[in-house]
Amino acid sequence: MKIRKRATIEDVARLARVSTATVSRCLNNPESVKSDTKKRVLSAVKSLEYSPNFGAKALATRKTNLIGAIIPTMENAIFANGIQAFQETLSAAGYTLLVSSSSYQRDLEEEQIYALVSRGADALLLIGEDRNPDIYAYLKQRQIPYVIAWNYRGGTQHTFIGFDNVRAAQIAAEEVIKKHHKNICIIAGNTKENDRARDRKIGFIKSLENHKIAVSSSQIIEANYVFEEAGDAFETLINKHPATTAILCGNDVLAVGAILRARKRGFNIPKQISIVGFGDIEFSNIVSPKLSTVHVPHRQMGYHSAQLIINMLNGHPQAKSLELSPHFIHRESLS
Amino acid sequence: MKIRKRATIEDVARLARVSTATVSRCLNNPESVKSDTKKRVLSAVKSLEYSPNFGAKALATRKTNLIGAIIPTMENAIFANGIQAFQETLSAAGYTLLVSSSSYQRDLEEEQIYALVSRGADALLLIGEDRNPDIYAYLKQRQIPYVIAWNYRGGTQHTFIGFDNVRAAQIAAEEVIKKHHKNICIIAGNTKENDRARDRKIGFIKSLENHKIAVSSSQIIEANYVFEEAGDAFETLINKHPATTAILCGNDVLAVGAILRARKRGFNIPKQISIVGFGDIEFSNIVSPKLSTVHVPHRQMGYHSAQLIINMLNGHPQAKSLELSPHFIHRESLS
DNA sequence: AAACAAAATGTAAGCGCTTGCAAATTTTAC
DNA sequence: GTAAAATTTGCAAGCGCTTACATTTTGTTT
Repeated sequence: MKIRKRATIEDVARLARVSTATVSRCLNNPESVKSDTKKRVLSAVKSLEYSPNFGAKALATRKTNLIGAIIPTMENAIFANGIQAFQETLSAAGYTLLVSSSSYQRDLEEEQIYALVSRGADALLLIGEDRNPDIYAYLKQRQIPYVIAWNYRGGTQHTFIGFDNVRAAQIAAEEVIKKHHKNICIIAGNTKENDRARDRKIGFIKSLENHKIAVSSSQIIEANYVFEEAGDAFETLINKHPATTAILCGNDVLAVGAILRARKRGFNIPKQISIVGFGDIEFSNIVSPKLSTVHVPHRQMGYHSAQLIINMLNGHPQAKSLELSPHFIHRESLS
Repeated sequence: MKIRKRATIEDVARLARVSTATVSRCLNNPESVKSDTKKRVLSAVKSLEYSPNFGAKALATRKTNLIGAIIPTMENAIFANGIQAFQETLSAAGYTLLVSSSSYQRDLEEEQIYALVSRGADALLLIGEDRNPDIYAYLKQRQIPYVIAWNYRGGTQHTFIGFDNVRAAQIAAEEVIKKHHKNICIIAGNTKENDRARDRKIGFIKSLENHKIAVSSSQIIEANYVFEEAGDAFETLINKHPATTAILCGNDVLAVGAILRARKRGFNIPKQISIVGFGDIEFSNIVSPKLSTVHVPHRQMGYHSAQLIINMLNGHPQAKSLELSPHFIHRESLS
């Protein structure tokens, strides 16, 4: 195992007694080369352990086949399945996933977008729509295709693969209302810089209003997606509004946080208080009582986002947004 | 917003009335250029919205600053925190993370390693040591630095950032033994192609033997990291060995799977049966009873792996493995 | 077997950056 | 003020690949 320099396309060409062009064609467009020269070239490739230089190829073709994704967090399962599916799909098509996480901070996300693009990303997966317009202008100017996932909105300039968060939240609210709850509180995600959290909150409120169920602002608390904060929100809510019989949560992390605290304080869920979540992530099934929640098509979003990006990159610009539909899952925390 | 071609270094040079060399130096080695020409160049950069072409830079410097990581799965939280820390650390140092997941399949992992390297990764993060020797030969020949995380083994050729899984498993076993359990079963992870699972199993058995506690092979079952499989394993074990009072699990997923099934079957955990896990991932705290488990330094592994890789890439070859120490966390599932 | 079309291969010009070395400029020393 | 040293800049040769175009080889038709 000599530590000799890596073989280049020229070494292969020399060994196979052809030009570099032919070697290149062998590798990228094999039908266009005669089968016995192809054989010669391929054996040279193998014997030299040749593999094309990434930078050179990127320079010559002006594409890297690197796809960037900026997700708010990898720490809990919210995006895990979606990203996994996204990666699998990309990988199968010869693309590689670059990831970065923004911790739900808009300025950080912005940095990461610039960073990923300047580090070679050919296209981007973005979560949610809320973003400084400069970024979209930048992406447009640089001609970087992007898909916005985990959200869907008709009639805008972007390409979405996701679901309508307002409507999805209404699904949850309607289920709660169906059970004749009248005193309902909301623990929403932090709506600052987060369109999904905002939309869900809007959806909750809308449904309650439609059914003439009063919600004062003191019945709504925003919290970050952290058990403790959700627990605190639960306590605050329940102290101020002891008559509460159901709580709508903008996210499963919030719901589980609320359940955990509720149990700690001796509440019986769902007998005394029903709690519903949003997202249907892994631990919804683990907590007890099991969480009744809105199931969101995680893997589908990942899969279709990848497919769409691949299409865009292949010059199919008929990139059509795709609206997927969430549905409610009845488990144990709502009665 | 014309869709004009991206500015190149030459455009900048022309506008700033300097050579491309100077522009390059301004960007990569600013101290070496006089401050007023620097000013001129930087303003040209800004006005042209110049940003260096990734491929060209990679070709000229023969580095991409891309770091690949192949992890068994993103679907549950086992690696989430570690990878998050890894990514944050890399990102802060100007590197970008490429990820890929292998679904715990050795051949798939192998493919991904080749793929990531040929797609430009300058270095690799690998989970565990078990791997075809060809791969290590390949990495050596290509001079790709790599770190093996989630495991630690002294005296081998590799660089590890992790912990000794045998010893870590013994920590758990000792805790169980301390509670005077005598009839103990084991649900190990699938040890095929997984050194961590194998080591933990070895550790469990070793401790039991040390304390003269018998474990027949029918008291040990292997299962994949899936709730259902763990649940089935639990039932099989408990049917064959009704006297069992404690179960050691090779992983939190297994432990939670066992708990869930145990509760379903009406067992009281830990009154009738104690269950301990391994890993201390997110949902250990959510399941009830809360899981007593071995805490593993997830974020530390991610952080130190990143630091080490960065060092290696900067030519500090005094890359020393680092052994971190897990510790037991008493919660509710062991008594 | 000649004439032409089609297929296969080669030539060489980029792609956009970095960097060793040389040249020019500025600073320092006397 | 001049010479030498130190600093700043420019020149140009790569880095390793792709691809338009030109050339050669092969196949087809008559």
